[in-house]
Amino acid sequence: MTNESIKILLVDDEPDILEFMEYNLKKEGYNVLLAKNGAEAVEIAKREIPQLIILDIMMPEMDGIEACRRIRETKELEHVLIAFLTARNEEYSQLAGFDVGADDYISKPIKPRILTSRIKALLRRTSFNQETPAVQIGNMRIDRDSYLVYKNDEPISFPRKEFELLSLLTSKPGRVFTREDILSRVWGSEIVVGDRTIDVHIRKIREKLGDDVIKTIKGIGYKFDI
Amino acid sequence: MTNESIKILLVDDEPDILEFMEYNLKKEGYNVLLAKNGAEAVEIAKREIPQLIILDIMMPEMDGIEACRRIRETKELEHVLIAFLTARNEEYSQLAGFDVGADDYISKPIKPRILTSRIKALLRRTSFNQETPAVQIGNMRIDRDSYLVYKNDEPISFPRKEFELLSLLTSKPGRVFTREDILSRVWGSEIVVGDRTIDVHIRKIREKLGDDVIKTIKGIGYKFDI
DNA sequence: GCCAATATTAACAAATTATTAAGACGCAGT
DNA sequence: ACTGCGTCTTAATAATTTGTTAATATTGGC
Repeated sequence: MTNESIKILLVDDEPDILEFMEYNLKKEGYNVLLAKNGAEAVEIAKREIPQLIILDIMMPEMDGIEACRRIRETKELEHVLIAFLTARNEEYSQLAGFDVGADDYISKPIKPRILTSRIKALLRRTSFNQETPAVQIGNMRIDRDSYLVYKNDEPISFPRKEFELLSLLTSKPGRVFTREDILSRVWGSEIVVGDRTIDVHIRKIREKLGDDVIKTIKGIGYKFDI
Repeated sequence: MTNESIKILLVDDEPDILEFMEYNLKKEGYNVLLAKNGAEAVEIAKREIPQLIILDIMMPEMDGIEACRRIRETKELEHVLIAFLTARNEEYSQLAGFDVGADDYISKPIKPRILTSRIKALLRRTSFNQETPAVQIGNMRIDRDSYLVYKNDEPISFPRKEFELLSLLTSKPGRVFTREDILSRVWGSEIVVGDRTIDVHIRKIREKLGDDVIKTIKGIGYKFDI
């Protein structure tokens, strides 16, 4: 079988990783395209319509999640396979990834054989119908598919960061997430924003859901609690 | 500070790089160990069992790959996190590094913020998902995940220092902690506060939980006892 | 009863978070 | 490319909580 006609778009800000994956996929005969950030990825994807896009989650400019959203918004790319690259054990990334319509995730460190077999399995797959179940907590429901939160069946829309922050906090109700947890999971380990940014997002969520859903543990962080 | 107990072993033959990383990690409160080649690294690692080892790939004597292999062969170090330092164009080093069991790589040039946030992300992988089980003592339960203490199922919130102090005392019920123990473990060895500060915190805890949970051993310290 | 150690209280200082508004940025539609 | 819109971030300031100290009272062992 020949893979020549199968286009795979690789997206990562680390040239080393890009090169490494490119090498291994070309060896398998795939038609490999490269992008070094989310914006470029979206652009190339629209032009080339690849079968599969492998996206690093953590990237400057536009991260993988956002890029994925943009890609999914494009009609021609609605059913393109998208796999995320994540660091080992970063379950939240996986979660967020699936939220925006990822089909699979591949965890770093990447090993050649695993990479190729994973890709083959993905390409073999015909239907993609894994709906992320909506999460129900108290009188609110968080629907990861539509990026909507319902409070008493009333839909409230959240911008991306707010949604991801709320999503993180509600992933383990009652548990305190430190500012560091929040920063690295919502913003990524390499993107550095000030601490006040978190406060502001918390405030916006509180404005929409009420002051009492998110509790402040001074000196530690925040937690979602019903 | 909580990072004090986290040992990080830095391995590089370039004294400048070593010093640079040491400076940045010490600033974060980590317990930093240094080695200038692979052989030394293996030796120190076996003795100190650090949580994380950052290895330069290119080194005289014994290179990073070989050192990594030796480290992984040691049972006690099997699950230690290992990150490689790579230069931009060492594209194959990744492959080799991951094959011998590396967890991540950090590419040069090293930027302080990226270094530290990367390290935090790495360390979180091992520590995040293991939930600290709540401790039950008598009619009270101490839940580190939610920063709450329950007395007869009734939640009582504690500010950080009080919580940490109570947490320390309850870590070994019945055992007496000297004022020195308390100071160094709750306040850290560098920050110096007066002895009365401890008394005040003890008092605040007693106000919330009742006078009898913490006993004073005059001239020695305090103990938690039901 | 004496004395050093601890308790207690309230006032002060430091640290952390809340709030608000303004600017930056990207995107969509024109 | 221009404009308008929504989102994200920051800066500045206010509000609040937490931590520390100092001063005074009390305790418990000798």
